[in-house]
Amino acid sequence: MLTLQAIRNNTQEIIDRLAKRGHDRSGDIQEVLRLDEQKRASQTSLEQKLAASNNIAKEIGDLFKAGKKDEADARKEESAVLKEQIKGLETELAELEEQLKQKMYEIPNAPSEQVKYGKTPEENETVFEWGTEPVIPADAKPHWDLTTQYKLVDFELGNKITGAGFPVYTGKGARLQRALINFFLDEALKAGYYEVQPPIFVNEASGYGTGQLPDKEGQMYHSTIDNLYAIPTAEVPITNIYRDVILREDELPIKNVGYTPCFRREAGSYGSHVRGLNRLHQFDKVEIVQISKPENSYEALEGMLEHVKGLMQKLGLKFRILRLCGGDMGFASALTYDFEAWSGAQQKWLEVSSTSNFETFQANRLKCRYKTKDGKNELVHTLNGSALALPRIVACLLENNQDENGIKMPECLHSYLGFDRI
RNA sequence: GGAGAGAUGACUGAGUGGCCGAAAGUAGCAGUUUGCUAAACUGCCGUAUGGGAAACUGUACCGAGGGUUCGAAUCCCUCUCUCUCCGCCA
Repeated sequence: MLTLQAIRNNTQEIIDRLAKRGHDRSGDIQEVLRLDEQKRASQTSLEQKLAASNNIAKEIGDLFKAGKKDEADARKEESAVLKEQIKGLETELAELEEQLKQKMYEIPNAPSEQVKYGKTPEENETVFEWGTEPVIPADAKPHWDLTTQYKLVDFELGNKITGAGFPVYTGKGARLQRALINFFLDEALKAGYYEVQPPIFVNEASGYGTGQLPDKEGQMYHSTIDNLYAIPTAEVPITNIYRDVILREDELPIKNVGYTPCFRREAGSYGSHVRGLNRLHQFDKVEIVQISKPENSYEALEGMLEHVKGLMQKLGLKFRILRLCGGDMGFASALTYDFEAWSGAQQKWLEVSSTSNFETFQANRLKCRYKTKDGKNELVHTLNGSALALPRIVACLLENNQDENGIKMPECLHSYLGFDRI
């Protein structure tokens, strides 16, 4: 969530930045300021009563020791009166704090300066393009036909075992999954990332920490018996490593990479655009996460973009990078770049990576700070990006590399696959 | 799953009703000194939040939440987690 400090000190700037998302949030911000002011007033009077009460308790203690029981008993009555008032003020303060917190949770991150106003994906800005239109046969097939033809993915079997959106990868299809995961992890290690393998279920506190809760409650699989959530992305467990942590300055930047399966309910989506591997309930992804000093976070974001670019280029996939407009950005993000790979047979762009800087939005919820040279605790900036998500990469690799003899596999995967064509 | 023990600051660990926001040690930071790859000594060294220009000061926090009491790290209740033993098991 946004920091109260920012809302208080840079009110108009925050309102202007939030407006880029396509909604006027000035009412919410004014409400926050009003609640904050009330809260502080309430807190001040409560603390004055508490201080008085503490003093009386001390004096009573002293009187007892001095053997002045009568005087002590008299002062107890004073204390009782204060106690009543304290109870009332405590309730009032707790209510105000709760209201303030709820309001704060509802407000999305303020987009950074580079983000343009916009409401729909059509208003996203293409900032980079690479690659050429793949040369494929006139009768080129979409990947859902190729996966059947070469027995790479069995959607029907997944339906039987679990349900729609939970495919079974088979034979060379399964091998391709493993090859991509290893390739992505190795590339990240080369780029200086540290590998972690986190849990794929997280508790409620972690869901709040990275902003999935309460915003996206319905999008996650929820094991109610244990109150655990299946992760929608490795961002959640990997970033939550740093929840309630005060880092030393020399530990930054932290660069972690992890592979996990990801689970998304995607409630309400259906139709042809979710066909095949285009949209799944369970999929594999390698995620990169960085924890950075505020002044370096945009540089870190650039580094992450370069890393993902390199992956796409090695895979030989035509792609473009979009800078998302305010309205298309996720709740917690300050700036997001999406990578889209070109699917030759479907003749459309498929999102394969989303790389974002959250500035202090997640850090504020996570309470992840670092100690500066002069001993002050400051919130860090958090960033993450897919590097990369598998299913649509597989879709594009299959579709774009098909020829009359099968499907060519890119050079970079040969050693991982143990074969060079399907 | 059963039985028992426990949860205190970055770490180890003392503290069973007021003298405790908390001993001591370690680590860290600053300095002094001796010299050699380290040691000794001195000082500083939790977090959040309110007020204040600041110095400073109020409040809360000893796993979480509630209760008893004039007063709780300390007593009571609930929950969570950890450890040990047993059971089960990849």
